[in-house]
Amino acid sequence: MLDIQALRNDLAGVAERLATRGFVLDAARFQELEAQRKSIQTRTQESQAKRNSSSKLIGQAKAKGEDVSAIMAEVANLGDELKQLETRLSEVQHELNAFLAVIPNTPHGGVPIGKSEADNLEVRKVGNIPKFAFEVKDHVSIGEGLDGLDFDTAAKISGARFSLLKGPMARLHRALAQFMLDTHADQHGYTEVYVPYIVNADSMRGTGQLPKFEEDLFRVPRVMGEDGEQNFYLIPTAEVPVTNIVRDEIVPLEKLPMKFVAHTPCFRSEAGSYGRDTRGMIRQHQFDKVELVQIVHPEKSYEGLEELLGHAEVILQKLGLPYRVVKLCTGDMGFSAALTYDIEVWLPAQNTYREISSCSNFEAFQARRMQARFRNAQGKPELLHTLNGSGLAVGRTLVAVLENYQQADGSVMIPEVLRPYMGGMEKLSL
RNA sequence: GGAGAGGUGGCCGAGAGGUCGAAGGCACGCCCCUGCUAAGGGCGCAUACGAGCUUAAACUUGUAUCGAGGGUUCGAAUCCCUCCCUCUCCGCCA
Repeated sequence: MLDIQALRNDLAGVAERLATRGFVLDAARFQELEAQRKSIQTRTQESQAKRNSSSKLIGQAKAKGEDVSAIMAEVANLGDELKQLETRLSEVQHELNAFLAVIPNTPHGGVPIGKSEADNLEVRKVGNIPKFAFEVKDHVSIGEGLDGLDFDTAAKISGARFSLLKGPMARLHRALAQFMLDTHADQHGYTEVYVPYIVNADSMRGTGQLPKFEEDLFRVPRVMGEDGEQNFYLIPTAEVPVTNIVRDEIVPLEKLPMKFVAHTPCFRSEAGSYGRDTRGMIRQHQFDKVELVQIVHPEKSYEGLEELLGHAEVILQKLGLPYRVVKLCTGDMGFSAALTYDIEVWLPAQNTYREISSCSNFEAFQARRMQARFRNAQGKPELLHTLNGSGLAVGRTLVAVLENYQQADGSVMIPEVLRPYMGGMEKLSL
């Protein structure tokens, strides 16, 4: 959520910044709602003040045993008018909140202006693209050839966009997650957390998935009391449960920064991408991801983002996978982000780089929604900044390992750092 | 699934229709005292949104907020209804 003060003070400026990411702010609507809110709120408060002071008089008079009927009569009519005003006020406030809840974050000044992926800025390329003396296969052919990937059975069990891993392939998938988790926890100073995979709507609102992107989520309906229906949701990323650790909290200054790493499955309905990446495990309804989250002091958030990005890169470097880092342009950034770096890994079969991590600074956007604060040096609560990034998407990392380490005979070499997790195995073969 | 007990400020915890934004304690901040430390004393200390004043802050003032939403009442933390959450015991269960 944006700071409503920013909208009040500099509506045109905010609108301009939002326009760079393709969001048209209905400024007139905002002004109208604000004007309504202001006038109704003033009148309501005047009316409430009158009621309160009269009621106080009644209390005092009664305590002295005086006659009270005169004042009672005076206050009698206040009720209806006040109730109406209060109702109107809460309506307007709800409209205003709904209006604010769907406005994306304003991009940081360093974000390149652009419309799409094509306008992203390449920051650096790392590693050497492997050369193959034979015709490269994609991960599906490699995996099926090794009897490790089985999409047909997954489709029978569940449907499209699910995968089934078997034998050493399943173990390699687990090895990757373990390796990532260990690296971040032991070498990068993150606290490992195990979190719920099903969360409530408040948490989804906190990180910005709701109210705008419900169609991307898997909803778990629950029937509550009489009129009560309250949904749970499967997490689309560990960002949601992990960042919400600090929702409605006031963190002591000395506890900052907080760094968490979690390995979770992620569930996405992938509504709106029906035709894309239908083959293989690039785009699934269920995939595993190791996620890094930092909860930081506002002045440290960009420093933190560079650090976090570096931590994610280490994984690729240790795995010996070539990648590049791109800074997303305004038009390609997610709803809540102020600045995002994507890490893209080289996939030989696609002859291109594909996203394997996304590292963002949300500044106070999520913190404001979550009321996640810390106590500053003056002792006053202040909004935190939140950051997160994949470190990394496990399924896509497996794809990258299979494709980059494939051999002419259909086998796949196992990167050194993973071998301890594979019982010393050096290669996947039939 | 059955039975019970609770949800109050950063934390603990009183309050049971009026003068309660809420006693007391802890934590925190400033000050005093003290050779150091410990102990002691004084003062301050919720958040949000308005209005006034202001370049701004500070300040003054109004309103709201005692799990959430509704209701009763001139007036609700306190009474009624619905819901959510937490805890304890029994059952079941990995």
